[in-house]
Parts: sequence; C-alpha cells; structure tokens
Amino acid sequence: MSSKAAHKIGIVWFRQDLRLSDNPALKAAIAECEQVVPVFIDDPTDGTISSIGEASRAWLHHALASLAQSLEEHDNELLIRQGDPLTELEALLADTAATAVYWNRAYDPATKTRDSAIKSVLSESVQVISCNGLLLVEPWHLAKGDGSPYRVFTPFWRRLLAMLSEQDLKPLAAPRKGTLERRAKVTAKLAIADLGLLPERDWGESMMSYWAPGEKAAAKQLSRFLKQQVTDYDEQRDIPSVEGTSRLSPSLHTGEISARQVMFAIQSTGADITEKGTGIEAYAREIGWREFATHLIYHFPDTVSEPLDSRFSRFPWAPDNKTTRDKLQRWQRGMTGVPIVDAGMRELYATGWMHNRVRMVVASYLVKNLLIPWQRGEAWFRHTLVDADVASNVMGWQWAAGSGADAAPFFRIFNPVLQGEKFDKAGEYVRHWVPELDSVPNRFIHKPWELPKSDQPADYPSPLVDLKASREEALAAFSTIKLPQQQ
DNA sequence: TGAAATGTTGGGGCG
DNA sequence: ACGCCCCAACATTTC
Repeated sequence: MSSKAAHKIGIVWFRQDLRLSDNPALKAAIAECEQVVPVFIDDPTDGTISSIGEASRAWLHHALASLAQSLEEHDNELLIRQGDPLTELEALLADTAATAVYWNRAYDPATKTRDSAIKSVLSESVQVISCNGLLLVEPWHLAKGDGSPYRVFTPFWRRLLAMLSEQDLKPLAAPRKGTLERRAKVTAKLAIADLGLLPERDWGESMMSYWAPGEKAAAKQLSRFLKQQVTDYDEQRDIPSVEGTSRLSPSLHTGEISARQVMFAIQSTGADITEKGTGIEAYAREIGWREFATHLIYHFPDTVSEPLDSRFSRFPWAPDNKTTRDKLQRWQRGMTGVPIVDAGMRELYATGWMHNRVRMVVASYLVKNLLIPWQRGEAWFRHTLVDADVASNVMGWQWAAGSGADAAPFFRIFNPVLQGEKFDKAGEYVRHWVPELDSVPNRFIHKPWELPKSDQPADYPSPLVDLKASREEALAAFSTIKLPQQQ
C-alpha cells in the first residue's frame, strides 16, 4: 500500500454481498485505503417488510461464519455489530478514525430509504462510496424507449441481453494475499453467535443440514450445476423429485455469489444463451427474472405490500376470521389434504426451500382456492425461505395472484391434481414429503379422496376445500373487480 | 410458467 | 353404399 492511498482507513459495510470475489465495494476500498475494516451490522429492531425471516437468519449465521473465515485467511477480521446501523457506523468511525465507508447498493424501498439517510449524515464528515454489487444492470440504466420502466419480462430480457453483449462480464478478482491485512485496533467485539441468528429450536439445525452456505460452496455448486445439470435444465427443472435446478437462490440472496459471476460462468461454457429451448437459455433467463424483480421493486416500491394492478385493492378476499386463519394455518403446516400442496409446504418447512414449480402450485392454491390474500403467503415464505428476497418474493406472489407486472391472469388457476399428475407422475415427491400417502397407488396419489373411504390413509386429512367449487368461487370473486368490457 | 368448456373432424360400428 | 351416431383426438374459446 503506497502513501498515495486516498484514505488511511476505510470501512467496508457488508450487507447482502457476503463474498470477497466480485465485490466492487471491497475492491474500491482496497484500492483507495491503506487498511480495510470490514463490518456486518445486524439490526434486530428492523421491523420493515424487508427484514428477514427465521430461515434466512439461520442461513445468515453460517454465511457470516464463512465470510469471517475468509477474511481471517487474509489476516483481517470481520467485525460484528448489533443495533441501529447509523449509530454503529458512527461509533466504528470514531473507534477506527476511518475516513471512508464503502458498501454495495440495495434496491428495496426500506433499505434504500435507510441507506440514503445514512449516506447523507455520514457524508458530512467522511467519504461514502456505494457500488453496484447486486445487479447486472441497475434500474436507472434500463428503460423502455419512452423512458418508462419495463413491466413485461420478455422485452426487458431482450434489452438486458443486448446491453450485456456490449459489456465485459468478467467478475472482479478476489483480493490478492497481503492486500487486506489490518492492524487497526477495534474495541467492543461481538461474536457471530451473539447475534442470536440461529433459532433456538433444533429446527434450524436440521434445516441447515440440507445446505452448504459460504462463498466457496456457492462457487462449487455453480460449477457442478453448469457441468452436470444445466443441459437438461429446460425439462428437469419442472420435476420436483429431481434435483434439476441450481439451488443457488439462497447464495444469490445473501451475496455469496453474484449474478455477474453466474452470467460470466454461463457465458464461459461457450453455449449460446439466446438459443431457445436449451437448458442454458432457460437458466440465464432465471437470472433475468431475478434482475427483473429488483427493477420492479425499485420502480414500483409500493408493490412490496400493495397490488400493482389497483383493481385488486377491492378484491373480495376471504374475511380475516377464525375460519380463514385456520385455513391459512393448515396451508402453512402442509395439512390441506391436497398432496402436492402439502408436500411443497412440508418441504419448505423442513429445508427452508421449495421447488419453484411447486411454489407456483401452492401459491395458486392459497390465493385462488382458499381466497387468502397473497400478502399472507408472501409473509410465510419470507419467514421460512432461506432464499427469501423481498423483490423476488413479492414479484412471485403478485404473479401468482394475477395482480403484478407480467402476471399470470387471475383466471389462470392451477389444478393441483393435474399439476401433480403432470410433474410428479409416479408421486415420488409427494411420497417423500407426505409419508402418510406411501401406500396409495399411483393412480390416486394426487387425489386420495377418490379412493374408497376404507382405503384412504387414516392419518391424512381430507381436502380443506373442494377444488372445483372453490375454483368457481374464485372466478366469481374475480368477476366483481373486472372492468367493464372495453368498447 | 392453465384448465375447462366448447367446437370440429374423422374413423368405425351399425342398421 | 349410405346415413347416423358415438367418441376420441385435436383445436379453439372462454374463464
């Protein structure tokens, strides 16, 4: 480090970017500071909708441990703080005499508001540098011809691909040995365990046994996926009993791997990512959906809690009473009596994750068969998913409810029996998560209620609602908010 | 990234 | 050989 460095000491505030490689804020800090002080701040009072749920916190615990380990290998140390981020940063600035703070930007409304308030206060005394470590292209760089934001995925994706073809996707290298060494002393240390991120019940432990958090594990998972599974991704990703998806969503959410790293790795396979019907194209498109979700939440911040399509604010949802809350609870616990729905909800609770095909099925069931507002489902997913991301979660639920941008029309109601028969033909997925149904023959595995009463498993509930009748009720409810026919 | 209802067509059984 | 009906298979429309 030369004496030409702009700052003696700079703070790098880690948030949703828990990695050393391809980290623009860290890279900038190393370039501009003699010493880097990395910190993570947990804000337990953050009651906003973007605050993370229990499953994500368990994941975060391990991701932080992994980041701390990596920093240690560079003779540095991840500082752990708890409290209001502004207060903690100010204290740390005083402690270290740092003169610069670096972080990577976030785009959900709550974080954006918090960050800009912090930036304006800190900027009075130190330099604040924020970078793009989350997105391929930031929301303000990508708009329709008339300057308004995209609301439809396909044109958005075309435009994004065009922009990517003109830019170098090569990720930033991880810091070289010796460039991160820190000697500055810091007082009042907390250990990661002090944050209480792990749930007290042993639920957290069994859930995390399905996962390998951390930057190195994510990189390994990506390269394995691209070597072995991506070829058949287009078809295999729809079959929940097969591990045909990348399972990188939690690592992407916590930032142990970046979208840029994923896209670069995709490109490096040499395959044409624009060739329709190929696994690689389908996979790249999923990265596009993540990008699209973040753009939507940036441009339409109210959609975090309100439907984008305002007709839905007068939708006649089921009343918030005991009966409805009971139905919601049975959905949450995987006790609806619909096998594919229950399998999905149990997979979610056990592993902190649910196969995406099944996410669509359980969402359609909650919103359309039970007529429960999508916000209830969104909240449960936020609480239980290790990959819970405000933007993706909200977009997914608004898609399922038919109230979002480029959403499935409300009348597109999934029939969970047909979905099961189509994507879980032999019932392997259902049997795995709903063992009560183990002995039900394939023909009835997705509709055990059609078995003669005496052959139905005694310990499995009968259906919460009739699928045909509830579908018709949903269509009737929808017809009340439809606009009069256009001339 | 639907499903159900409705419409159309064509082969085959049958009188 | 013909008309009629049934119904699968597919296409289109509607929700």
